[in-house]
Amino acid sequence: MTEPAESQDFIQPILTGPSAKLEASLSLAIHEHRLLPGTKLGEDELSEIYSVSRTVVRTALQSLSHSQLVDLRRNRGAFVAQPTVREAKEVFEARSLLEPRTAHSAAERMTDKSLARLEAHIKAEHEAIAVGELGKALRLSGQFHIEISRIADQATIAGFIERLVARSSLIIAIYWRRQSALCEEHAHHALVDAFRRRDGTDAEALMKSHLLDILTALDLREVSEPAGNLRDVLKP
Amino acid sequence: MTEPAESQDFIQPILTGPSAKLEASLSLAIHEHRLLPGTKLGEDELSEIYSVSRTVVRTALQSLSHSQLVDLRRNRGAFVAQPTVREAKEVFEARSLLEPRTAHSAAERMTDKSLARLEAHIKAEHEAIAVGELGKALRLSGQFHIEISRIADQATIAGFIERLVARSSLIIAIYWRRQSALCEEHAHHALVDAFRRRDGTDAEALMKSHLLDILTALDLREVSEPAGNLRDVLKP
DNA sequence: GCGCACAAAATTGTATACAATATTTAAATT
DNA sequence: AATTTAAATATTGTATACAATTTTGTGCGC
Repeated sequence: MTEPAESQDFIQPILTGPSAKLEASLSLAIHEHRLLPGTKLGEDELSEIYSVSRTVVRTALQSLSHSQLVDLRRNRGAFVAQPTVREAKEVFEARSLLEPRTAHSAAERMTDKSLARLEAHIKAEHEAIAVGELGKALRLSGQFHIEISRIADQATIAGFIERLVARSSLIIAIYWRRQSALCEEHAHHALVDAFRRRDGTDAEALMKSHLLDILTALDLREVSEPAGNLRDVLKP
Repeated sequence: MTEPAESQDFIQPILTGPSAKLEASLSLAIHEHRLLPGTKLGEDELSEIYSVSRTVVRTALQSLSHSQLVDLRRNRGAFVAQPTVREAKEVFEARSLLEPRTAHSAAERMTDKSLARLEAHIKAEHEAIAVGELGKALRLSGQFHIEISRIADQATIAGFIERLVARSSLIIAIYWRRQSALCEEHAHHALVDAFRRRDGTDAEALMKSHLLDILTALDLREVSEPAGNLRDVLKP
């Protein structure tokens, strides 16, 4: 199973070299929920696991911190971030503001090539689910959204959406309460149909309801404990 | 002349210690146009100027790179960023999308304390202009916008606005063509009046036209050369 | 058994040394 | 004199050593 080709990054990569590789590896693990919110990321430990010096680790962690995937706490170390309920609500509010209009733009700018890329995304997502790779499916699901923002070709807003999708991954790790896969299967198909028709108004409405659907699957009652903390409490 | 107190940062500071100080110092110099787009920021040079080790410089530069104030180019060094015309347009489009509605929210949430803070901002801005500190006035002008986003109390969007304002500072350094101060004096006053009345609709409309006013003062014809590059061309 | 003080160990923050790469200067060639 | 090549120098990337801070472990008194 190959993953769909991705269009060019709008957020210009800041790191290059080994620290960029480490950052990507950790980012992937976070997005696939292999590294859970609250997890401590010790410098020496990562240095040993990845056979790089602490310098490279520190650079990668700083970058992940800027992406808000990791919290750096001075003199205490780095931890996979744990968004609050308040922040979860804010993130989805911002997504609701940015993504529907971005979907509208994407529909207007859609090419056959971009459409094929989106379809490949959905295909890969379903395949991941079929073989039980739920983390991967989750990540691909988020990337589908990012791909749409790239098609819309407004780099500044696409950069924000990438950031929001990344943060959403953490939010979902903590607050997701539905048993089924992240994005309802039908929703991405319907979006691709609208894109095929170059129907911006339909795409916009579908994206809006899709995001609302995701939001309703999150348990954002103020009493909810982040899953990461709950694990800590219960461990022997 | 004291600067107005600022409300709490929504973008959680990632750096602490000497690297944070260096970052702040460089950021201030960039925002006040003392450091112009395209300027090379050599590690050893900064290390010497600020009496810190290269480690600290590198950390600060990486952080500035994440804030998009600085371009890090592998094996070549760090340079104050130079946004393109295309990016300038995107940034102002994003601001037009986010800031009017943020002004609306701010008006609804306005307190006397926040109002006083905004008024102090305007006062400080005028004082800076009066003594010829145009760079400082420019920075304060941008901070006025950031302060409004903070009052609106949506941290995720406020974080984006901070980023957009920072980027705008570079755009203005390159593309500004008006002789007068950045933000027309009347515009900030009118906004504060609307906030005093807690008139969200008015605030929203005023912010929208204010941003349009800024945009029209930028020379974003494709043939425009960034000012930084022009300097390089003309130097002996 | 619990709490406190202290020491030891672990971890993070920073400086410095070394390696890799780019830029500038000097020498050789045309 | 102009161009090419080689050498020297400067700068950036990374590893490692040292300093500072935090965490863990141990011993002692109550």
